[in-house]
Amino acid sequence: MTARAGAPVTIGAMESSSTTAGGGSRREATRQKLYEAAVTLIAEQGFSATTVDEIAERAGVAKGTVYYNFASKSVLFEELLRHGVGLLTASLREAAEKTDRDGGSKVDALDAMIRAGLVFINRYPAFTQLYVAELWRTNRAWQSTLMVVRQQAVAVVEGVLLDAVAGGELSDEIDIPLTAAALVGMVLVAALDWQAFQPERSLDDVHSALSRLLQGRVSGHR
Amino acid sequence: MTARAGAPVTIGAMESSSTTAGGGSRREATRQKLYEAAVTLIAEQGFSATTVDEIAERAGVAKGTVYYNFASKSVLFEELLRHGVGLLTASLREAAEKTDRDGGSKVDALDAMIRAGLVFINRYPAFTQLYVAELWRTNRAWQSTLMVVRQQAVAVVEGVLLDAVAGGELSDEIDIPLTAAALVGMVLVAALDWQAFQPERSLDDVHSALSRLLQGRVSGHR
DNA sequence: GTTTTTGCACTGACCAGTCAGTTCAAAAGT
DNA sequence: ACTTTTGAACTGACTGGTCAGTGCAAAAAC
Repeated sequence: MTARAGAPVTIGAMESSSTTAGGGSRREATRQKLYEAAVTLIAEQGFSATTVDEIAERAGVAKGTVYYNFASKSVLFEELLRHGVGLLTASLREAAEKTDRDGGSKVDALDAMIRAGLVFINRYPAFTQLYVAELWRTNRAWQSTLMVVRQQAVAVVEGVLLDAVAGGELSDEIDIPLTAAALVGMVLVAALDWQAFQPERSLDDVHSALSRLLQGRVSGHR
Repeated sequence: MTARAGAPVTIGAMESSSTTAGGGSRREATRQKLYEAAVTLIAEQGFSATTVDEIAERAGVAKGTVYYNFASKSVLFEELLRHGVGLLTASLREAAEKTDRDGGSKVDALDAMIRAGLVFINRYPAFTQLYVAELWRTNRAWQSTLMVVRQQAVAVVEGVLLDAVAGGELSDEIDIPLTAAALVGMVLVAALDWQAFQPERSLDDVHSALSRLLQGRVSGHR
């Protein structure tokens, strides 16, 4: 039922250094299973509605093990958030850098980042869901964690926009923070809608619809 | 600051026929207070983390009153959702129609809808927050309510896009459902970010940043 | 022999929903 | 006029259940 990500790297993975290294590898594997169980359950039901017993059961471990590995339910969740956003920013940054290396323009880099965003959301839909659901909540324990982590992600987009303006590729009249937020939102919402309401569409379809918007080919002035 | 439409209509209000009218007016006033209390609490904490006692206390009524007026906590929430999205779609539709009446183009209508969306979010930030947080959750009791209600809102945008394509104003290569979702997402996320992270900006700032994206003045082909 | 996991019983707080009883304003009765 | 009755609206203490987190001895893994 759940989307099986073929890759060994999942939402909670650090690197899981294949073999070797005497380091506590068993523990890491357990944490891994817990992350995976938690991410889907919380995405479906929300944080409060998800019980620790459920998480343990889905992960196939005893409840005590959860508390052996994490100080509390919310600490488990916070670490999940931190790691997930880490993966996303890395992926965005890499897309931008690759475009640079290949001699693409900054707008090309933005386009590549849109694609990277879609790929990420496609691979970790549950994580994305949960991130969006929590991002604008006030009054929660992990608010500060989220702010930090959000800023990291948005900063990558802002950086490319800044370069593009500096290089004369984009008008210097654009409002960088707002435009960055709008772009991120465009990708986020389009992708979640894609997953939820028209999963039969291909990633390329979604990507080209968004590209068109970015490049002003929807209602661009002739 | 907030765009005062003059009307006493709030998130849960039907019409609350000022005075007179023999109709059960007290009851409506109570429901109203409950809606208002619930919307902020749930936006801040999420549905499951918000207790019925809290809602009752904030509304200044006894817990029993909540159950006298609503069958259950989730029914209260569902009615809240239905009403809020009703207000939003009405506001979008009106913006589009007014533009038509004033002889504006379809792209002008989209622009007007963006503004209407921003005004709505600015007036009911808590509702918007809560809507976004719940929209893509699966497995919840009110899933079906949400789907219906979402489709109503998106359909308004799709309708205008369709007209614009039919009238040759937009390329017929655009993917209407995806573009509509992307536009909605753009507004939603930009507005929530504005509220949460740079509330000092004016609505006009946000609007013009989004307009620029819509009209291809960010990276439009010369 | 040390680290990690298990299994399970237990606690204390919290919470959705219930229900017997209260309030009060308007309708009915006198 | 005035009293009485009615019933919708509201109250808040109570119940039955749930859940985060604990404690610990024994097993498994390394």
